[in-house]
Amino acid sequence: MKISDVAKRTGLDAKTIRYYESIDLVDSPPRRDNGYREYSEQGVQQLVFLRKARKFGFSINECRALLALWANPNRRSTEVHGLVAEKVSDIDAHILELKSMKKMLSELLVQCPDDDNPSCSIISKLAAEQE
Amino acid sequence: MKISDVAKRTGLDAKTIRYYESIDLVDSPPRRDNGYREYSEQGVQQLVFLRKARKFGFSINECRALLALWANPNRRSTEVHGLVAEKVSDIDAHILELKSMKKMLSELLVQCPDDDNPSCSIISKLAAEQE
DNA sequence: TGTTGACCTTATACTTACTGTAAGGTTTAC
DNA sequence: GTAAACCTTACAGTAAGTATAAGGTCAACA
Repeated sequence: MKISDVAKRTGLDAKTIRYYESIDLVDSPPRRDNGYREYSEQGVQQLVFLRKARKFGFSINECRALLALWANPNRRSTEVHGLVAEKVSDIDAHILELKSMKKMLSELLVQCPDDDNPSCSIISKLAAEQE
Repeated sequence: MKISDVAKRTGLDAKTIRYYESIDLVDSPPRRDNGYREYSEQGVQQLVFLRKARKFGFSINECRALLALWANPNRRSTEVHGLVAEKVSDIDAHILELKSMKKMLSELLVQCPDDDNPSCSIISKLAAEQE
């Protein structure tokens, strides 16, 4: 299987696949005589796994840990559970931060006349030093 | 005013301030005889503005636009309003994405035994190709 | 006077997770 | 036969800083 086929199957860009290989996130596939990468089912599965883990919001390093757990028959499910629970709490914190930003900006929006005049409370608020 | 004082007043790191200068986001302050940067009140105000805008979630380039509007006495408040409204909708989209990730991960969490056995539905789900 | 420590300066490299570009070799389709 | 669509590598760029190195300056204290 050539890299473009793997890209289609996994939803990853071919460049991303080469990148994952370059940082040793996945095993280097063997090469054909012409130098092209030849992917095994197993290589594809690693990339499928990665695609999903990335979509779930795990960083490359977290993916590295997840891949290691996946490959380890002696893993303890609690380790996986722990990683995921931590990610959920990271996401929660991130959501809270975004909500706070949104709230502040929305408050500014209703105060801005939204017309052709230069007077704008948003700009004033950004320029204000206090608070 | 020296850079460390400006850092204290604005809440920005001195390195960040130099960085903003290096990308021409703020005016280069004049130098003392010894080469140290000497900040005017006006220079400090630009940085106060930036600190706030960054905290509100605006990117460096968006900050560039906001600074230009701030400096422009002929600005129309609707332009500012537009920028902010767009940012709010960006934040909304981001929140939705994070909520979706959180939901998926939370569903996985309740299915994972969280014990010492290797069996883990989270890993299985990540490895599954379909869906 | 000497020296220690806390500043200041620049330049360069590192971070994250890719993406873009250049320059070239190979395969496929017409 | 040749043009398009692949494949390869290597290098540069992105966002927004942060870290490090190597060195100059300044204020306080013995």
